[in-house]
Amino acid sequence: MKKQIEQLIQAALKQLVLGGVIPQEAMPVPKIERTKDSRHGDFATNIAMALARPARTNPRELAQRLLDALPASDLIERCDIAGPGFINFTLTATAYHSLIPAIIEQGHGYGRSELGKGKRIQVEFVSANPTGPLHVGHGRGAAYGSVVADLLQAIGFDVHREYYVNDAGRQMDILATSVWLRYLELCDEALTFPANGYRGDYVWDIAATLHRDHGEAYRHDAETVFHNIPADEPAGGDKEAHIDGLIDRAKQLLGDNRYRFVFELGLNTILDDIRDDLGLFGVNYDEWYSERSLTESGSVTRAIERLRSAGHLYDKDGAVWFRSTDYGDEKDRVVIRDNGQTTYFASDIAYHMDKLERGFDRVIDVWGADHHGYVPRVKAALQALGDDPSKLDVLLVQFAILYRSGEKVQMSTRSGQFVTLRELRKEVGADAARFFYVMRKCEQHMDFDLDLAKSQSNDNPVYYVQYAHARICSVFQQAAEQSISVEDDPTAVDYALLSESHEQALITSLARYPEIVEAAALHEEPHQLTHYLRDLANDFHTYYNAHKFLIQDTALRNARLQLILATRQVVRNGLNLLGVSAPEKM
RNA sequence: GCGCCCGUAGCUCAGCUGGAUAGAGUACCGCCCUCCGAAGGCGGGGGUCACAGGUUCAAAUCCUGUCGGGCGCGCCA
Repeated sequence: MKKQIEQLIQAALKQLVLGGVIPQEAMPVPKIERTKDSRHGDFATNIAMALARPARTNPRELAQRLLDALPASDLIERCDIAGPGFINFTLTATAYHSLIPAIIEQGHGYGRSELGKGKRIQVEFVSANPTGPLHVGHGRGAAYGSVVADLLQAIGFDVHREYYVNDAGRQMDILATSVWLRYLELCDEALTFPANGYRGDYVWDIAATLHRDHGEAYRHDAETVFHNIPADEPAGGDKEAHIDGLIDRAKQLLGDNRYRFVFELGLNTILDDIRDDLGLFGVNYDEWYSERSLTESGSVTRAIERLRSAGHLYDKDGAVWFRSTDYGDEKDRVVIRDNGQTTYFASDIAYHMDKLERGFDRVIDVWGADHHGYVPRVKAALQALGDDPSKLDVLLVQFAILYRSGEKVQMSTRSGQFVTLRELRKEVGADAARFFYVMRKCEQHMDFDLDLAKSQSNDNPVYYVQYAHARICSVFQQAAEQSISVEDDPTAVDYALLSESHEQALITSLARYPEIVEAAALHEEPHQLTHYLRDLANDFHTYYNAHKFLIQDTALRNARLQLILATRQVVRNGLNLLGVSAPEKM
């Protein structure tokens, strides 16, 4: 609808350019928007004001010339010039009425488009270290990333959803060692668990699996394990040196194969849990991409060699550095440590190089905002490799600050004191949690009130929207029970009967839906959709209270029933894009 | 100290990316089921858009500075 108006204005502008009224080079893309106030018609454009200066005329005069050049259309009831030079368009009633059968016929497809023209976009999100279960902090990235992906797909992009699995590196070694130490405790070895180890219950669970399946095959006595290990922090030592010593000891005592086994057991158990958890949260991936595979395939080495041959690397203090400051980073970064191991950053360079080599037109990374300092160096690396860094967009999601009983909840994976995503999902349900998470734009800090979310109260707007859907279903249920006939051909209905202001407001909202989906997708702002659905539900509930649908007048009844049928379709489509269910009963 | 994000009603947030009289939810107050689901509707009060300059026909929105809050500045991942 908006598109059609845009085309009309474009045609009029062309006329004026040909007539020499507007200089060719001043031609902007006409911007048209919905009016806030219905007294200003349905759509308005500021084009005359924007062009008044280059056209050396005043805005209202230019607006008039534009209207004179506007092609005739049966969409438009009338056009007015208002205020400093706005042009307001009022659409005809039939333009709106024809929308109702169109929505019903398009069904699931209403709101979808081919705007993306099949371009390939990769969306990588969550990618939490597999060192423990997902917590509520990850939930926001999960909900946000998956809805952004779904939105982009809805407007015609070919979307690839990916989870980057950090299955290499020191954190994973700490996990493996933590599991082993807990296992030794299950074997009745007396030991002091390291301050820097992972202390969550899930570590005990994995250790218990090892103990159950393999008895004491992995047992070594505690004295041997801790012999000559640097002191831990509580004992006045360094907790990092302590845990590193224990990792080395584990590898040495267990040997490569058995150490590997414990490591894999921990990794796979947790990864299965994460995959399961996300699936139940309505988040699914096309690919789980292993960091380790980058090393094993030689990609990391290849990326480093490419940087080296392009002259972006240098040696200092026994390490190899990437001169990222050449591309705006605040300091240079190590890619190979003095112990010969590549850094996490080196893997990430290889990973992003690999993403672009896979042929994506655009790559989106959804990161926690605490990683924002990392963005310049990744972009720098892409630039140094000769890739186009503008193909990469990093969307930073601010943390959700949790509140319980009015107080902030402190979270730490190490201490094991956190609220898991699973726990949240079980208590409030995936629907409410997802809707709640995407209600705010990603750069906004979010207060997540656990008591409120868990309370199943009406404060949560998801119920309000779902209720609108259930209510409409209920109307048709009533019609069936009372044997009231419902016209099943949406084109055989006289929509001109829908003359109430509530009806017009509702139809206008339905017409906005495709514009909302497009804007939400292009700006990566799912919250636009949640706000829209709230407004739409409000329009419906207001209508419901003001007028009755199951009435004697057959013609009016059928028109109203088709209208709420179209409304149900749009509510359903919108909730579907958010990954939220549209229940018929609640 | 430097960098990124944020500052709008008591609270939680929108504000269509520069437009017309700044809006919702919640909380508070008052109404509305003999009626398709009251998980609903209607009405009311509540604002120095943190502050100060600047840009222009037009600024909550863009620029600069100040103040306040969050986060980040490892040869961790």
